[in-house]
Amino acid sequence: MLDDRKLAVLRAIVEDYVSTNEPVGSKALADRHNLGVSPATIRNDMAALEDGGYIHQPHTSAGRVPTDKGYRLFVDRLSQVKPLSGAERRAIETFLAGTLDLDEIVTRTVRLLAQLTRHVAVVQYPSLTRSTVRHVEIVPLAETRVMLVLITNTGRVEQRVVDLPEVIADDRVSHLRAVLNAALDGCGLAKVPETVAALPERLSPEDRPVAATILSVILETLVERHEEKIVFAGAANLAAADFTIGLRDVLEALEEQVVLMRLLGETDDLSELTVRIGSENPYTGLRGTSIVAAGYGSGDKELARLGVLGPTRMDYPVTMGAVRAVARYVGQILAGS
Amino acid sequence: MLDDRKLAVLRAIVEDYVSTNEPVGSKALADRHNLGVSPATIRNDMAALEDGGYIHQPHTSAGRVPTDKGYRLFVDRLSQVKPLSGAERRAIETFLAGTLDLDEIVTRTVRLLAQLTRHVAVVQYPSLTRSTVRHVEIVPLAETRVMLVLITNTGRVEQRVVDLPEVIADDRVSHLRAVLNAALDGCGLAKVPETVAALPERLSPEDRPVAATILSVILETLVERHEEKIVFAGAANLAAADFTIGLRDVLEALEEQVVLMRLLGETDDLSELTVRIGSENPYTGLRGTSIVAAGYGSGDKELARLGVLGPTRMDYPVTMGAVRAVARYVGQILAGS
DNA sequence: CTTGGCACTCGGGAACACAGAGTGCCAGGG
DNA sequence: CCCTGGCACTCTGTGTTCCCGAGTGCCAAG
Repeated sequence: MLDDRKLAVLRAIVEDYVSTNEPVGSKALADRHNLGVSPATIRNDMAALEDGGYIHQPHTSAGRVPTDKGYRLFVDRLSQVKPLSGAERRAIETFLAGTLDLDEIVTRTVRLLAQLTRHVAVVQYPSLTRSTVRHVEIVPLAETRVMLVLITNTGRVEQRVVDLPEVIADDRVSHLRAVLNAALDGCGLAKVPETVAALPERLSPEDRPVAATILSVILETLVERHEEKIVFAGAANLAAADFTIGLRDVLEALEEQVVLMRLLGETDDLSELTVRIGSENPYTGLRGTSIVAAGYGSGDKELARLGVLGPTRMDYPVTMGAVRAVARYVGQILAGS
Repeated sequence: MLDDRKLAVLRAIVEDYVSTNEPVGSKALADRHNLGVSPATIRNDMAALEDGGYIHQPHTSAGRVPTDKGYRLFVDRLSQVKPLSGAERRAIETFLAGTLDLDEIVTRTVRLLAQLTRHVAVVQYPSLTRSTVRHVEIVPLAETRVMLVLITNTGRVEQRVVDLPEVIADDRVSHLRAVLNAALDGCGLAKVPETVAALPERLSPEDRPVAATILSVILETLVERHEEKIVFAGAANLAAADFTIGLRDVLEALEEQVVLMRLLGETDDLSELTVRIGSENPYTGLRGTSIVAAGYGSGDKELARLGVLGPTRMDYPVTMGAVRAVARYVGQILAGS
């Protein structure tokens, strides 16, 4: 049903529409692309593409605009991820160069990605799943209150204030700290739950209530809260795109952590590029936007995801190239630190 | 030159314009406010106000709109900060209730403020100036690299990765940690520089190069970097206001830490409400927006600032009330933890 | 000093016409 | 069988004109 030429026409429509932001007609296509056929022929092909639901005309006598389905076909079969230019690669390297802590890496990454793609960038903090515990610190703040600081080998620092069920003396805090560090130092996060479960036995009975409180917070912090944090940047790019409609919805979605999480989404094929186009994505306020996301990680396994959000009529090959490249570089940085 | 009635007219114009968002004419004023005079009289007053530069008419035959100068007069002399309703107070309390670490307090505060005012909220992290050092932790990451974690009594945790000039053994790290904690524990941040300066004498010569590196990072982190962090929320509220023009500029400004800093601004009279109206504010992209800011702190001294940014035609009394209330509550929370 | 009256101005919406882009269809040609 | 040129048709967007109404400034009278 869709022969090669029809596909070429679709590709041309997408490319022209992305660059001009105006419905594209048969004559313009014949002029700008070397399709080797006349406008009339192109019109026939366009009619077929419209029957298939790949393109759509806003009004009877206007050019055609790709539909979400059309973009999907384009992304899946008609385009190739475009590698970054040398200048862009160098920009990434210098931008992320230097010794950085995790916060800084994430902050810089999200800005870099926004700047590179001219869309809104979204970066999820690396999951702790593959990390190991580097250090546990307990700092007394008041009689029944301590601050718990957890440091992982990826440089992430988690802090929590903990209210204790009873007064605890400083030397008992020290003891607890020593026991915790002995047990958890170097422990993979995946193994934390079982390690923690075995701990109370090694403590004196009087320490157990306090220890139980602290341990439950450790578990909660490391295992449950570990994927919540997400940042974004480049909201100004939304205003630049002629996004008059729905801009409010988009901004609202961006401020909802939960929505952001679902946007980046979980994929089966890890570390591969995911593209969600318009209505494909799970949040109603975000029709009209597409998400290009990728997993990144320091080793073979994906730690977290990052991506960008922009209008459906974005330049997919370029955007995908930028997202993939940034994901890889960040992975390298994380692996190296 | 401006008698009481003229001021009343100006007040009425501001109030009407803020609520309707349309230029307000003499007849509407006479109808909606009990000024006790006829439209013709009001017209005369309006002419005087326009001569004074307090109001302005978009075109010859439209109503009047307050100028920045008019808003300024309104804020300074014609309005009173409006206290929050009971429901709003309760909302603040429940929103900020519970034991929270600093990150959480700031995050919740900025969201609360955005929700309460329906503007963009901006919160600066508490300055460390008045804090004391609670704990210093040094964690080896690699042969010539350690992570430095600084914990203050306000619950703030600062982390930095430090590259060392030479390899350092674990026991020397432990020793350094002990010395640092002995010297700095409980030390007010203001005194950190002199304390740090005296330290090298108490170390063996071989430790000094490494110690010097670490100490310089401590200084930099605590003293220089301590006020950089700022967060904002509620950008979606910008889209709601009919901000078609300049929205991009505003969003860009919001993502510039430096601009945000200057927006909140330093005031002479601490902890008092600051209002910057339209062209009064230091950033060109933000004409058309006003900033209402206040200092907040846990004691008598201001730790940092927070505020909101919205269109010049915002409801100043209500907004000022909300900002002041939130600033006070956050101060209480910080004092209590 | 205030008030009612009055002529004047100007922006914005409705009605209208028109040019241009783009289409679908059809008959002829390779 | 597919491609092509021609042609009539259908729209949208734009520019023009026109008119209404809100609002003003000024003036003379109370």
